[in-house]
Amino acid sequence: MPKIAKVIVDVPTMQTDRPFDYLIPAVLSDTIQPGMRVWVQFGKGARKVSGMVVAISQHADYAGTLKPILTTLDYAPVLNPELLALSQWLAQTTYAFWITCIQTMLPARLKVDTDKWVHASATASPQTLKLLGAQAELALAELTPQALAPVMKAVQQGELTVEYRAHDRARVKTEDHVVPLLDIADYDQLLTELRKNAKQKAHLLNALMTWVTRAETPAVKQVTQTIPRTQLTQAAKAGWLRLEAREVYRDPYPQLANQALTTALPLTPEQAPVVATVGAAVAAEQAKTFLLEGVTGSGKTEVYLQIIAQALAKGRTALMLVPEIALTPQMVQRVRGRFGAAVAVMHSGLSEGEKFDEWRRIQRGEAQVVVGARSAAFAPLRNIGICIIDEEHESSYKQADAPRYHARDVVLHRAQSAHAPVVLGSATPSLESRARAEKGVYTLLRLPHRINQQPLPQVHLIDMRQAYQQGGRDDFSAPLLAALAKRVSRHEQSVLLLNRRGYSAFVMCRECGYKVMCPNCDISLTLHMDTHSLRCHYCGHEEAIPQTCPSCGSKKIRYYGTGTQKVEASLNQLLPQARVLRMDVDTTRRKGGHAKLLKAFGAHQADILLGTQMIAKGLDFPDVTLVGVINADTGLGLPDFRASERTFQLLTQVAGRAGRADKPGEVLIQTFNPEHYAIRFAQAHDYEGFFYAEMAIRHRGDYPPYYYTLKLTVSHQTETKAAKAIYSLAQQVTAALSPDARVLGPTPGAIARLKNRYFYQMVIKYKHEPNLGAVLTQILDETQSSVKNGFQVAIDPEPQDFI
DNA sequence: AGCACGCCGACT
DNA sequence: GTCGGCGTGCTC
Repeated sequence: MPKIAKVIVDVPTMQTDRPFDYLIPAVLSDTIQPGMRVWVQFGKGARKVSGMVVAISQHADYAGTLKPILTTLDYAPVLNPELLALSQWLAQTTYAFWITCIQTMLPARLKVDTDKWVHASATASPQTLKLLGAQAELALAELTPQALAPVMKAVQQGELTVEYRAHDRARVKTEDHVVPLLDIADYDQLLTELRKNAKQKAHLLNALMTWVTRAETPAVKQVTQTIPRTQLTQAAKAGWLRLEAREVYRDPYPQLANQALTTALPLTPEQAPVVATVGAAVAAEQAKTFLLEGVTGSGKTEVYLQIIAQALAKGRTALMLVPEIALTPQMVQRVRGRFGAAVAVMHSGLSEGEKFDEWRRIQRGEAQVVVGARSAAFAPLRNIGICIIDEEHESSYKQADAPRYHARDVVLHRAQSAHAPVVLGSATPSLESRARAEKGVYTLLRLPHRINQQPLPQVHLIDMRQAYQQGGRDDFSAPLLAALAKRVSRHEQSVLLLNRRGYSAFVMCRECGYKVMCPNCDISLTLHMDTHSLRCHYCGHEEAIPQTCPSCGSKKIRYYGTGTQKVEASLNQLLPQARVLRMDVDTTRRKGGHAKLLKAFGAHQADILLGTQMIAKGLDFPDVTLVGVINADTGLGLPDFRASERTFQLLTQVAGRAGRADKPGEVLIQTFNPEHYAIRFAQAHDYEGFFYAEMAIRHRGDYPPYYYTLKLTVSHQTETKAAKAIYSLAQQVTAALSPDARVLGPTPGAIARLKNRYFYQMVIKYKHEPNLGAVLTQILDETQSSVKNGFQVAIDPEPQDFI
């Protein structure tokens, strides 16, 4: 008979990052299960916290007296055994607290808020009672610091009692339904008894009779179109009917409800064997990983849908991850169009309530297909039969803050335990995945041609070192301008990619060289013309544009570099007849702004779509015949070993946007490095060529995929403290490493100061380090006490950026 | 995290 | 002599 619950409490610190034993009271002994949230007393005093039951056991590991579990916060587990195990694995592999991992996996609405209340004790003096005013109790969070002091004093003297309360935000949305209570004969009788002019009552009675015959219980929302709500309330009082609140799901895509389902498209000779191969693994329940390398327009999505259909046909479920930015309504429509109500969608654009409801639909087995961004990797699907990760190379699959997980690794881990195959799809796979395919760890599948045998667009490089002599203006070379003008006159559309938002990169004084910097970060401010202000892209600091140099007082303060706003302005000047739509973080900040802009462009409300990276991903407009890249090189200058890979991926992706329908496309890339291999291979649409060239470089530099990487960062308000700490940590780590490991740094972070904190970091490159995990855990343990002294230590396995 | 215990300065 | 400052250490 189980008695002891092992609980992970919601206190995210190193010292409490382990299960605590609690007694299960007799009343709960039948209901309590691992995966349920509970409410327990923790520590001295009245403190109560929420926690997660991770196991139930007969034996206590703790010799002292155990406290009982006070209540459960769930009727059923919110984490099934598979996800509970996953949460532990996640904590171990990302060096994050177990409770943090658990909360990451659950919808935000299931995070328990605790608040503290005080009420009077029996001994409370009249002065103390005055503190409470007319209320019987006070919420401490609502008190000002001045009001708090006397309250706390009264608490210490025992005149007020503190009470901790759990505040569950998991609200279920309900809709009222009409439930007829009588039978037809009764309603008929009532009808005859009505006064002649009681038209509305008569109407209601007739309606009730219809509902009884059809055994319907219609929603009040529907009924009130013809019957006023007051009639219903009166009828309920009279006992004619009952109003019943029924649980409903918040549907994030109401416009997609009840649409007709699409059927599978015929497969091309290239697609068919891919579907067959993966389908065989689905049928055999093999946890194999496939890397699907398919050029843009090769019909990867149709392949995914048909593979998912095979898993569903076997009674299993499917998980499909898509980068956040590609999760457009069109994309959702495509999947819901095929699988209808079986599809649940999870991404950051949904409201908390919508996320909670989609999560519950999955949890209850009502949705068998999940489409979502990074966090959908934790969808509570059972019996997973297939996992798909589209655009698997996307860095947005890696979470930047704790737990620093990579959705691809999470999915691979889950698929392993579910005996489900995984398809990693991309036109430009990450080097890591492609290298695994080379070694035979993954099975490589290829879709080298576009469907309908359309050719890939011609890509021309424009050498910007010569552009000025040849009549270029501002940021535009003559050929690019001419090509744009031609498209405008032909009523065809163009896409222009620029890798920096804002108006210009920085503001500098021509007299003394003074640059306007962010007061909180070591980075120059970016000019934004729309708001006439300077902004920091890291901390959000905003200030007015100076008229004179703050340093020397000169009026020769000028803008340098290029941003989307500036290009938009010069475009308006150079091609006044062209309608330009700008798309960057600034114009898409509002919810749905992204989709709105894309819709406007799709509806030909503009000739040119000008934007940052976000325009490169997953948009598909048949009338775009020209893609221009204004500055292909911005990424190449970065001191990051993935700079070439990123540039290649971005250029290949954006080039794939040109000419997808019957019109041939053209791509013009402006660059200062026309001989750079990343740009050359992108021009030739040659992923395989790029892969082998880049692998040689990675091999020479001992970089991934030949080595694993891990970044250790220390930050502090005082620069010398941060520096000293990282050097001592470096010593500690190096001592535990084998001679095969390489340590880069310690160095100051590329942005040495961010939000008024100084960052120092080191990167460890390694192949096999059995001691690394232990030494890192030890470091976290030791540095925990220094957190109070203002230190922050972060461990990032396989970081996405090194600067 | 948060709470209590514990050991040193300015007050009744 | 005590009230209270916040350093230290523990929480089933």
